[in-house]
Amino acid sequence: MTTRGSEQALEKRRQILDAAVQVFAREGFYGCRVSDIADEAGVAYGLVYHYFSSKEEILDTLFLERWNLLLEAIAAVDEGDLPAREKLFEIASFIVESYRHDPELMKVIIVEVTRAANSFGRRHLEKIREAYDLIAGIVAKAQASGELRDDITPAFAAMAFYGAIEQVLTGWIFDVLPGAPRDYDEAKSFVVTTIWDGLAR
Amino acid sequence: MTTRGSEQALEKRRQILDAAVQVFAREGFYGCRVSDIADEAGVAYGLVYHYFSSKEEILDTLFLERWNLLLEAIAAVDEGDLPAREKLFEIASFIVESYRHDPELMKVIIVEVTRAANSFGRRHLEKIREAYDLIAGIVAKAQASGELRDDITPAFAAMAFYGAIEQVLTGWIFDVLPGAPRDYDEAKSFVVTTIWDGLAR
Amino acid sequence: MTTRGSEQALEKRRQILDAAVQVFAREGFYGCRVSDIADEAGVAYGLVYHYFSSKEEILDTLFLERWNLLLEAIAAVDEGDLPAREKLFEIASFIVESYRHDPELMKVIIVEVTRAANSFGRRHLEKIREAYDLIAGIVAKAQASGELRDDITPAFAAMAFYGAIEQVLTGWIFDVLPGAPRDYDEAKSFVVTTIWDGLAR
Amino acid sequence: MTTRGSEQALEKRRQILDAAVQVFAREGFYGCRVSDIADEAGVAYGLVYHYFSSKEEILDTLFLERWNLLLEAIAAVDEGDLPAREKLFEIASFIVESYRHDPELMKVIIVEVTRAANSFGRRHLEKIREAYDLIAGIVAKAQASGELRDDITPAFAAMAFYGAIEQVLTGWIFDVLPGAPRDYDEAKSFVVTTIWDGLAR
DNA sequence: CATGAATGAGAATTCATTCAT
DNA sequence: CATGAATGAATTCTCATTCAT
Repeated sequence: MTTRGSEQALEKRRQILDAAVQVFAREGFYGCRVSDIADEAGVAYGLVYHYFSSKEEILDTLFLERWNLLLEAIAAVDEGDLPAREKLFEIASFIVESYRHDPELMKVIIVEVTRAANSFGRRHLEKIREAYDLIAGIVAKAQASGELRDDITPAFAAMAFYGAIEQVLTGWIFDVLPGAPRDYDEAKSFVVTTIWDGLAR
Repeated sequence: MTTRGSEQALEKRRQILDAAVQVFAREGFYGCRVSDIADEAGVAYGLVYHYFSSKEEILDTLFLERWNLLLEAIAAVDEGDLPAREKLFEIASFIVESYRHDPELMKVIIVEVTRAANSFGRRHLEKIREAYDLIAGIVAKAQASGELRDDITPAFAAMAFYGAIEQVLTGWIFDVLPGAPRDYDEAKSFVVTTIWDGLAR
Repeated sequence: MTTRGSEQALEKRRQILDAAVQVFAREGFYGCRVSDIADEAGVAYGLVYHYFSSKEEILDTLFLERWNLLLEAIAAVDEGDLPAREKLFEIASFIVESYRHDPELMKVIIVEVTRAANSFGRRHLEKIREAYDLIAGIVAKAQASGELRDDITPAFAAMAFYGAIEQVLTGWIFDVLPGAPRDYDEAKSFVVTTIWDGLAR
Repeated sequence: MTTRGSEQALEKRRQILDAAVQVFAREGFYGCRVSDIADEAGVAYGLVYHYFSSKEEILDTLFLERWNLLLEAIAAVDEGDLPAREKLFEIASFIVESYRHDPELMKVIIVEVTRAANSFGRRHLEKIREAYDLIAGIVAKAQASGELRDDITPAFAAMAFYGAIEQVLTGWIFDVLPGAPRDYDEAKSFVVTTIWDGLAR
């Protein structure tokens, strides 16, 4: 019974989180009301406060859930034995697949957190930086092993790499880049090719 | 006398715009009040509404002023006779110098407009896209002339290029990348080198 | 329990409407603040907006509630079998009794709606006109049956009749006519006598 | 020179008053801004405050200018030797002609002053009442001379008479009564006939 | 006289959050 | 757990009025 109740409770919590993704994606964090989230979730809005202490905590939760997966994925890749180029491909792939799997969520994370220097971005800066650092670490090791040129600092290289991917996602979000499924796969190679091999003939 | 009055009036308008940059950069568009802008500018509250019809119009004005300069700069570069690699360098240079010259303004533009898919980004989408398109045009011509490989679409290449720069700026904004003056110059080459030549040895 | 809660909720709504009558009557629609209504009703400021979307909607509600009663009353009289003179008396009676029963409300309706050509009057024109038309219909039928002279158009006659009553109410509102209870009853006959029989000996 | 300047000054003052009539008629006293009046008059809005100490004073001026004419007209009629019926006709005629001559002004006077119990109506109550009293005086004398029945108090009769006319004007203002020129003339007789002779056959 | 920039008090409205049921 | 009525602080925007030029 307790388990059952608890399961149901978790379902509602999940419903609210999922609804929040839709609403944040559609109206933005500042452009929506808590009651919009409750409406979207089909629950009374007092219930939102039963599960979360504030509107902000909902976004924090969404961000952390997803970003921790990203960090785990990058860490796993990092610890593997692949050549550096393929490591970067795996990371690009994970991010693109995250978008393919739940574009609204990635939109929220990029728009409301990752680039929001004055609010959530500032709050989660350490978490965000962890991702940059892991990527920079991969670059540094590849430079040490001679796979990559070493006249570009790992930190810059990591920013260029991550920025290129995030911008492609932004292109999809804003609908200025075609976002058909095969473009998702193409995008992975494109980004890695561009950064790794360069555009020059 | 009329001229004098008019000049003074424009000065106040400029004061308000400049103050808004500081306040938006410090507190974010949604995190600040119109009275903060008036206080920062040292003018009465109502004067803000004498010159601008809303808080939003202030940000719109700031964005358009700067973004039009960017578009003009890119267009000028595009029309010049430089090799494509140097054209991209000039563009990267313009953006980095914009940041060096007025980091708060660029922070506001990137954080509040360029990536704000739900509010100002949506509103200024066409303007933003113009920049992407101009860059994509440069890439396309370089592909046609054989300077660049042509297995990556110009649109993707443009996004990767622009995204890499914007992310470097984001790194400076968040203080996760060192932002000493010499890094600004380094950054220009780093980005172009990375995208053009690639990271591979 | 649900019923109880719902009943109580409606009570509060009614409290707010009743308070609004007092406040509008005392200070005028434009002369009062929403907080005056909340204070008068003894509820929190925000609750007013829980039940009504704006200050205007409160007045709209008050007007429509009462005016619909008037329309029903006139229609009922119209459908009855009384002689036309008595029909007009019943209508005059209903309006005067409405004033006797709730002078503040009638004051608000006349001052803020019925004669407010630029705001609520314009908005509720169709509703207001329905009353005029019903009265004109009664006049037209009396003319057809020979009870009334037919050299005055029903529309004019209806306006004269309604205007005479409204002006008497205005006299009470402004305190330029005595408003003791027996005057209320006198007024009914006076108006009908004046319009029906004329002042001439 | 002084005279010339003074004449020009009066012209501007008149321009502002005339503009105010248009604007008050169109948007209502509370619905317009002082700058709307200045725009309509084609003057800078500081000038409005050169000639009038406040927005309210403009309406007061408009009302008093016109209402004093009405009082003079009624007084003149009252002092004349016409039979009472014709005196009332002259008064109705004056009011209707006032509307014919400047419907916007009469609209403003009725809507914003005569029925505005909480603002201008209250302020000008004595002036307004003077008109009622003059009319009541005419009725009283006609009752004393046997021209009119005396079972209706002069005050009530005056209200019915004035109310009937004002309501006809309201019908024109709201466009619920036909307002073609010949209707204006008809209206004068209709009102007097209705009140004097009654509607009954 | 004329202008319109400058002022700032005032009011409507919003909405996150609480809490009684 | 669930509901949604109730609260009230926070903020935007308006606009009458002043005043330097």
